[in-house]
Amino acid sequence: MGYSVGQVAALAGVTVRTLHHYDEIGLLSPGERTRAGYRRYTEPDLDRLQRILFYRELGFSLEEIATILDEPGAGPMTHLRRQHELLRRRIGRLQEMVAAVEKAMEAQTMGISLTPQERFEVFGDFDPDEHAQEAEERWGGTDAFEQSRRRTAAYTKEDWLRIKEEAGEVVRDFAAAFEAGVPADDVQAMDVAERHREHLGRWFYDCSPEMHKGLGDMFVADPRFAANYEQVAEGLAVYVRDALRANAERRS
Amino acid sequence: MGYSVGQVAALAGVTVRTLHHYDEIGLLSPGERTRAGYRRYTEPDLDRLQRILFYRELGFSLEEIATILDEPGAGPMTHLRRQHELLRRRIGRLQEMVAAVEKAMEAQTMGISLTPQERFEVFGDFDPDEHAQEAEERWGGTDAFEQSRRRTAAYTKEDWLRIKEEAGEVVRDFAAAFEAGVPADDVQAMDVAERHREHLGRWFYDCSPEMHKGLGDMFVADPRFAANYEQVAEGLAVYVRDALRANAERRS
DNA sequence: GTGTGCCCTGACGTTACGAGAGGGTCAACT
DNA sequence: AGTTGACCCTCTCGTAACGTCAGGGCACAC
Repeated sequence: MGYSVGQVAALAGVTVRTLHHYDEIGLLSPGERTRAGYRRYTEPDLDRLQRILFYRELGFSLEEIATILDEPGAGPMTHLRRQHELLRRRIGRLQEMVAAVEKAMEAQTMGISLTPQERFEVFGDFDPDEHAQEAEERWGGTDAFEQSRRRTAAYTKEDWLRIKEEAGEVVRDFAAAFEAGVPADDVQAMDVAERHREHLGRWFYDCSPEMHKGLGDMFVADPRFAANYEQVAEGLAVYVRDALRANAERRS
Repeated sequence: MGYSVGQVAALAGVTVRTLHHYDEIGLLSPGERTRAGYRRYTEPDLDRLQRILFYRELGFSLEEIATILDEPGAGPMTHLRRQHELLRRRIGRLQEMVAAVEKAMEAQTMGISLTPQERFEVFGDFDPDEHAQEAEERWGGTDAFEQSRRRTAAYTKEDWLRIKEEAGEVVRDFAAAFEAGVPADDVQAMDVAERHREHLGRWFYDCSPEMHKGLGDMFVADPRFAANYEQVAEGLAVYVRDALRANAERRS
């Protein structure tokens, strides 16, 4: 019936203090306690611990790990796929470093000295990632942006595909309602708006109705976002904005 | 003439604060300062910083990095070779993790659940390393042992070969002196003893003359060490001990 | 001569634990 | 029944490697 802290610690190769810590911060609280207050870890707890250690070894902070693990709708397979992808990336990174070292060794034996830039090439280039940069300019350093950055850091290619698909669905539904002549403040349009808000919450950051409304305004004001909708149907950007506004009002 | 903190920070992809910190703890102090007190980093400083970042990314503590970098008689090539080896090891480790994830994925799709041991197999096995374990029993947790453990952690196979060769030379010289009938307290024997002490200091830990004397006593008292010398020549263990003693007295 | 940007030195905050202190719990041995 | 030893608990303090201001110089442009 469950494992004690000591047993789990030995099993997982961590200290008891670490488990206490994870309990303290709510990252991993044992499923049960004995009447004497002893921690009892269950099988699912071990599962979670294994994932924690995995992401930890890849350099994620405990806070990041918490958001990753508590991500809604992520089954075991999601994590395994993500882990696989992260490992592949990390290995790629190390192989770059190997190449850099080999280059340096050659330079050394040839008596050439590298320029400062060459020396640090292999560092610093932690993917500025188009998407992240765009976002930074836009919401620069806000709380939502921070949250988004942290969560998306762990997304794999497959995650992004799913996200794109989900987002595409929302746009299609907006377009369908728009072309069917459904008013933007109709419950049908507002429901799509709400789904959009949930989509953001699920994948990027918690989006309050007010924030969502502001986002809608930006969809119209910023040509880069507007184009996204306008290319589907002329006038769709304004329609979406109005739907988001109506939905925000409904939900407040 | 030199780089400012800001320039170096941008170049290496670290913050200014990090450079200040490295200066504070003496890990990387800029070669010069302007009359106004501004830090000026020279080319060798950049070199050192690059190495620091390298070992840091591989998970070494700054203290460990300091000892690695200030290791006597380690040229650029030594570091490059070491880095190459460390990277290869780390990649191997990650590949093990990939294999573990793939195994888990298979188990998942087959509906099998792994045992707790299986789940944590990939962790915990951070090489108990025969050598280190022996040492731990012997000097359990002493300062010297800690120092030794930290330094040897970064040694590559090639380092170990060099160490063995050096150690072998010392033993051969002891044996030669012993068989030539040179007294253990002769300056010739004491010089070999001193070389042995330096060898320890270079590769493992700072060994005071007193510690060295204690070590000599152990060479005789402990059959496992004694055998090391006795198999070369009968009576050599005692001879070595006496030489270490004589040398310790000479040097204090 | 007065911004504007970069630099300085403290000093305090944070994360992820390590290392005890002081004290219960529990199965075993006597 | 008592005691011993191996666990467990909570609480507090310490540490490493910085992040994050605060308060104040320096240097060059306009």
